[in-house]
Parts: sequence; structure tokens; C-alpha cells
Amino acid sequence: MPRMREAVTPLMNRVLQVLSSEKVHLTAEEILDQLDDVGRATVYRALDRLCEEGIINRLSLESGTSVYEYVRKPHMHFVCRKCGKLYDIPVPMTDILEHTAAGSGHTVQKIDVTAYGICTACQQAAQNEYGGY
Amino acid sequence: MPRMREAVTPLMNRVLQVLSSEKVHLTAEEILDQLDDVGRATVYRALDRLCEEGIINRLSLESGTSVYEYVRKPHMHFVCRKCGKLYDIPVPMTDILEHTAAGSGHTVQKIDVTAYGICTACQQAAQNEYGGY
DNA sequence: GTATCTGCAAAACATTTGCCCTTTG
DNA sequence: CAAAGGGCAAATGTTTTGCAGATAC
Repeated sequence: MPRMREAVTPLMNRVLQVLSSEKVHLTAEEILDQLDDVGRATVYRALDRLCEEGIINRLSLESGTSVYEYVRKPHMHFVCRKCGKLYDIPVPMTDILEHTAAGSGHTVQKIDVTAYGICTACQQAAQNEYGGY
Repeated sequence: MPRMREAVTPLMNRVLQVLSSEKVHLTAEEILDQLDDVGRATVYRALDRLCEEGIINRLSLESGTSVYEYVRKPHMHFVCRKCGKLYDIPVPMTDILEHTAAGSGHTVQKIDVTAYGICTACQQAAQNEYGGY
């Protein structure tokens, strides 16, 4: 009988384990660093398939890199343009947005809401640097 | 007297002219194609500065490329994962999202709302291909 | 034994950098 | 002439492709 494609391969599981660690959002490179016997291509392939399966979520940031996170409750992201840190922010009306997009007749598979700006921490740092006396 | 930086350089103007053409969303490559006496780096620099000035908007798509558009009324985007086409969709509650993000104390400079899925055109094409009789 | 999973190295792609020449106030 | 704009080629960084070996049904 013909072989069939695994839903989740051993390597996909190892990637998921890395994604369960302290840091919630990881780049492909960060995941690679924690799996040093594994090749680049393999990690990228695993990430692609985990996205297809809907287990993880890829965020494409304006910096040009992508970060990956487990799929959880809908939420939006805030990216600090100074320090690059990514914050999760709960967003209550994903369903409204989904409805809006679906209203055009398109089939919506995913919605990204991402804000960019300067985070509280960087604002305070700037304050201490220039505002001190 | 010391020279000072132009707000909008001649080249930035040429880029804006290209962006005023039929197609609303253009990649850097598409803009380059229409300005064939201009170097890559120059176009990218102009695009960066136009973004800084708040005249145009950079969209970072999950395909890894960016597209640029004139800044207009707030709206969201729908990207078809099959044909890659980008649709504009009016979105009424950008202010709510902005407020949500600002609630965390961060300074919000920009909000991206992008949906991904299969567009009406591609759905119909698939229908005709497999559903015909 | 055939399709899947994986590794490695090279390729591809988008964007940025460094350097040099030109222009302008 | 000092700073800014622009061109070119090379570098950078991220992701993908091609190919070969191992594995599982």
C-alpha cells in the first residue's frame, strides 16, 4: 500500500516543543539555534507545514523577518520600531473584521492585526536619556 | 550656510508619479521597472523616505515582499493566497483598534489589518474547473 | 520499492550598504 | 566646499530548491 503523509512528523514535534518554551514568538533562526542537529531547510519545511495544519501562526513583520507563535485566542500584535519587541494585545472584535472581509465574498482564512510604534519601555528610556537634569 | 534635506526630492516625486498610475499597490520591483534609468538602491531609499514622511504606506505581506500604496482613508487588505491579488476593503473601526493598542501605553504610529484567504475570482475558477459537468 | 522525511549545500530573492561622483545652496 | 541626492555593484539576510541518503509501510 502507498505510504501516507504524517499529520505531524517527529521534527514538527520538536519544533513545537521549542515553541512551547519561555519565549512566545520566535524567528526561524531562533528555532534553528535550539535544534542544532537539524538543517535549515528542514526547519523551514516543518514551519510551513505547521502553518498549513493551522497549529502555528506566521507573522510577517515590516522588518522583513517572520516570527512564529502557537495559535491561541485571537489577539493583535504591537511591534516596537525601536527595540523590535513584539507585544500581544487582546483584541475583542476579530469576528467583526472577519465579517467585514467575508462581506466581499472572499473566503477568509486568517486575519492579522499589527500595530507599529514605540513601546512604553523605549519611551521611558528616551525620557531618562534626554529629559533628565 | 549649511544645506538642508529636501522634504521631497525629484526622485521621490518620480516614484510618487508611478504610484499614481492605474495599479494601486506596487512592489519595489514594479516601480523599478517603470523607472529604468534609476538604480535599485535609489528607489528603495526613496520608498523608505516616503514612508517616513507618511506619504506612502508599506505593506509587508506573508509572501516576503512588500507593496507600497499612497496613504488614503484607513482600510484593510485582503490577499488571495492563490493568485496573490491584493484587495482594499473599507474598515470602519481603525480608531477602536488604535485605542486598544494605545491602552497598553505604547505610542501607535500605524495599524495594519490584513486578511488572507481565497478570493471570489479564484473560488469561481476552481468551481468551473472541478465542478463542471 | 515507493513515497516520505531529513540533511546539506547552493540558489534565489528582496533589501541594504559602501563607495564615488554629481549637484546645490 | 560641505551636505544631500543619486548610481552601481557587492554584501546581507531570509527563505527556497535540488539532490542524495535514510526510513517506514
